Amino acid sequence: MVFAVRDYDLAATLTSGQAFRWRRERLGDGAWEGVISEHWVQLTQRGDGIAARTGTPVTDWAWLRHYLQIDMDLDAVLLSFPDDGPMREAVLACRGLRLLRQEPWECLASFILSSTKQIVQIQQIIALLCERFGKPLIVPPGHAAAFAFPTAERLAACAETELRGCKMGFRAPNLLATAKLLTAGELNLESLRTRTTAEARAALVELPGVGPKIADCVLLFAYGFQDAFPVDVWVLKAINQLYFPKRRPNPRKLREFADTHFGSNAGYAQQYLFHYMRTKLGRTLTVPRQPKRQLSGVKRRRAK
DNA sequence: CACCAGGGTACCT
DNA sequence: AGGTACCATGGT
Repeated sequence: MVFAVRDYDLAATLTSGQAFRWRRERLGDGAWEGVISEHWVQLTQRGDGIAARTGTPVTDWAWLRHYLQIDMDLDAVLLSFPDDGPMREAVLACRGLRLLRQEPWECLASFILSSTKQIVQIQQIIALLCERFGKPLIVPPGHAAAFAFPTAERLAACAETELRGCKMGFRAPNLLATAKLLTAGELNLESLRTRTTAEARAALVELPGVGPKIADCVLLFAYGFQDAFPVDVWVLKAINQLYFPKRRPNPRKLREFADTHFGSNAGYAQQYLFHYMRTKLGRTLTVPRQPKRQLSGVKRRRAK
């Protein structure tokens, strides 16, 4: 199957810290392999769009069009961004970056595991979790084994030590407690689809290990609430350095700026700022930290 | 080694 | 209301 689409940078989209299960088959312009629901999926960037292949035969591809947001009008979104220097730079630098539309439970669980973790580590934790507690999937010969994301019911049945065994550390009790609440029916994730952004956010932050940032990630990446604007350390850095180079606003002012300045697709703008800062600017704009004063005559030891 | 990572929470003024 | 230590683990 080939989805005809332009301005879709698969590599940028799949590595931009919104989904954590995509791996390149080989270096360079190799295909991407991942899992969506109970499908093993291989995606390849082509000049005319995106080629897709699945582990089992598929006749109706609507679920994958939806996940990839093939029919989304990217130009309209980009035009809705504020016309300022930082956004122009980010859009130029991240041409073809998209937002996916993921499943709420996987997205929620993934971001509970994301707190103060680097993206590569989040990927590793989730891979372990899926290997150990996810349903094995049908994979074409010659490809690595693949597993569905474990259900909330399955994780709710885990012991905390089993989850800690997946290297998630202090996040284990949060994931476990949230899995148990959802399994018990305390919250129905599907019911949030028809709520307002504020209502859905209020429901999500009731869950253990879910604060404003993680809630906004789920609102944006799973439900498509375009006004959700996750502020993590990178976005904070981007806003401070690109918009407030002199005086940094306090958290309340910064939140107000985030919620008013970026327009109706603020969440999309946020993803451009995040990816731009993380991949293009990196540490080059970070303020050099004060070097620790050395005690006179004592050299810091380099060896460990 | 020192610092940091797509934070949240409990506990302090 | 607004700051801070702590949580566990691995990358850079």
